[in-house]
Amino acid sequence: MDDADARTRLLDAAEDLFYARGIQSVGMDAIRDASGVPLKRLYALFPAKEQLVEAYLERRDVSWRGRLAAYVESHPDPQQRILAVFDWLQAWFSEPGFRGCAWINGYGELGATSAAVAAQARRHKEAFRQYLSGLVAAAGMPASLASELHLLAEGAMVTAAIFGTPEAAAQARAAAGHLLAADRSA
Amino acid sequence: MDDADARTRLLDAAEDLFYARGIQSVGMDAIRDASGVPLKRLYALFPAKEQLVEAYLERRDVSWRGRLAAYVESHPDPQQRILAVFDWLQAWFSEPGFRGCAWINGYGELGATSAAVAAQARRHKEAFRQYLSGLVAAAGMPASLASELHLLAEGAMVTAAIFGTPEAAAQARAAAGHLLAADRSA
DNA sequence: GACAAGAGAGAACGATCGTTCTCAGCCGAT
DNA sequence: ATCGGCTGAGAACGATCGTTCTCTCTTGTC
Repeated sequence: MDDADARTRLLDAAEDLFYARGIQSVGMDAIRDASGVPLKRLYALFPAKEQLVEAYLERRDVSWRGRLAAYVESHPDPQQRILAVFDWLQAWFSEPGFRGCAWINGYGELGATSAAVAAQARRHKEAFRQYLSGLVAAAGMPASLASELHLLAEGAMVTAAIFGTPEAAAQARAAAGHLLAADRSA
Repeated sequence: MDDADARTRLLDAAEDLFYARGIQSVGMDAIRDASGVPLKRLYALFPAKEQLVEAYLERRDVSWRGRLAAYVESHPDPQQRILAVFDWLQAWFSEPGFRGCAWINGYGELGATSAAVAAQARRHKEAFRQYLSGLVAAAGMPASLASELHLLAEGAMVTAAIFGTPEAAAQARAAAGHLLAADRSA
């Protein structure tokens, strides 16, 4: 097992555990047990827990946005792409183990005490909003629509997490459809 | 200082500290220092931290929804009342020390490990949604609008918290206006 | 085969925190 | 005035956790 392997196994374990239980309630021993990487090696690769947390959020940001984009881009029509965002959310909310947005949860848990976590949440949400802006622009809709769609998506994530059901995605999709229609006729 | 006084001072301190720093990063010693109530008395009134947390969320639920309702009900027109919800959010987001929704943050921090906190979040959000349903019904709008407005409001809370600016409230208000217009013409 | 170097397993350390205990002082009752 | 019980201040306890250390075993080299 070389360093790259160990890194991957650590990040896999960190993602599973931090996402499922929250960051503060997962100890480094649990990361070691789940990854099979000894503490000494863990601390050689990530000199402190905060750096493991940052790496976890960074890697998840790339994969989360990548999976979203892959799904959305399988739809050719620009307006359908916008609605596809909410279809993808519904599929995500329906996955076993779904427990909300890692950045929203992380912000709630550590936003006040860890500037790094707060900054990661801001970056991730800004990137998501930018992505929506691109979809909106490609569909020839006014820029203000992007922020409104973004709020619907964030609201759906929070609501699906707290209620434990995916139905918020369909409601957000319906609302998005109304906003699209309203802006098209404007 | 009788028990009722001590209770109030403890809950005041708990609310200030838990909201500002998160629940897990506030120790019982900090509650004692901020409230002036000795640990012995604290534990006589709240036998464990979790019960103080529950009481904090419960009291805040009453006051949060009360303040919202008081503002909304100062508007006579049923449709204006719906939009007033978002005006109130904007004012709330602009308060110094605003750090998002206590239940969303609490869910992110403890939703996975404390069933009590998860249940409080569900109850609070359900009550908020019910309140919006009442406003929507009073305005003669279709029931599905309430869920959509709810998602906008939740999204605004999260976004305002993470970005640290209140502008999400105005965006949500604009989106709500579009949804009202769309449903009125339907 | 001997040995240096590194790695793994897990103990140990130091800090924090929820909770309980000690002890000195105070207050009301007799 | 005395005594019993309650209260407050803070020490103490026990558990947890991030981080480091120890010790043993392996492994590659001469």
